[in-house]
Amino acid sequence: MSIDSKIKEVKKCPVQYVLAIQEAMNAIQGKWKVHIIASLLFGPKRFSEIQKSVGRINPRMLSKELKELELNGIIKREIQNISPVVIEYSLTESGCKLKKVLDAMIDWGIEHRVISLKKLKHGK
Amino acid sequence: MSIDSKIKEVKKCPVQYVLAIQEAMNAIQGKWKVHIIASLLFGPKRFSEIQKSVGRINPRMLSKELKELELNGIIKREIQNISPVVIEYSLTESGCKLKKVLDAMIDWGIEHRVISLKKLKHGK
DNA sequence: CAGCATCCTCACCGATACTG
DNA sequence: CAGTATCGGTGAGGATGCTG
Repeated sequence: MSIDSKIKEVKKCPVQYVLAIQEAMNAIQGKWKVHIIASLLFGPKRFSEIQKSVGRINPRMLSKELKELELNGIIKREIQNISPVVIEYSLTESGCKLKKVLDAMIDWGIEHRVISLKKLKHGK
Repeated sequence: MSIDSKIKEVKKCPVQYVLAIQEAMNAIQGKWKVHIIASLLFGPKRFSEIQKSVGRINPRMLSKELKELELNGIIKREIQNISPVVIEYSLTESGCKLKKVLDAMIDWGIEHRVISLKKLKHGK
């Protein structure tokens, strides 16, 4: 079965529907996952670079989140065999495709804020 | 400024980017929010109907999640003045628009699963 | 029917210090 | 640089029983 028809099928069944969503939720939930993914959308980075760009995350958390993202197939960890050794993190194919999800969330987030403000003004 | 240009602007700035995403994350995070929203996408429902359709959620949790969703402007709670009194929950305008986000997550979720399985087969 | 009150537990997360 | 080890707080969420 093609992916497209599979998608259509899932959208009809409430149970499958929620399961597929949770697959995506898993990928981005946790306090830092979105920050890390967003950071890597701007290009591959090393551990300390991510740490800087994310801000105020401690190494234990960063290490943990990176491991989970890697296990989930969102990012990949590569050891460059140049000297000195450099370890670089980057998004996988799946990881890159998450951008569509994040973009949909941004569109909604901004629209939602606008709608909420409008209702406040009108005293609703 | 129009919403569209506001969206374009936000997507350029990493900080704004993540903030807008978290606006959306807030709306759907929690163990039951997606279930509840998905349930209400099929039409307005009463407390006990939601409870049945979601399955195994206890009333305390359902009550709490519904309150949060209402406060966030995702659902509305309406008391029908017929006798006996009926209390009905339904999605707001913003709530309905969340469907786009959920659909994007489903698309990604299914594709991601397919990609992962392929890699397993090829022994990567 | 549509919730609220209470108690409890465990996973999430932070701070700090240490290592190859 | 790229992490690991240890300790400790807090809050999300479960179980159960009660109420207008």
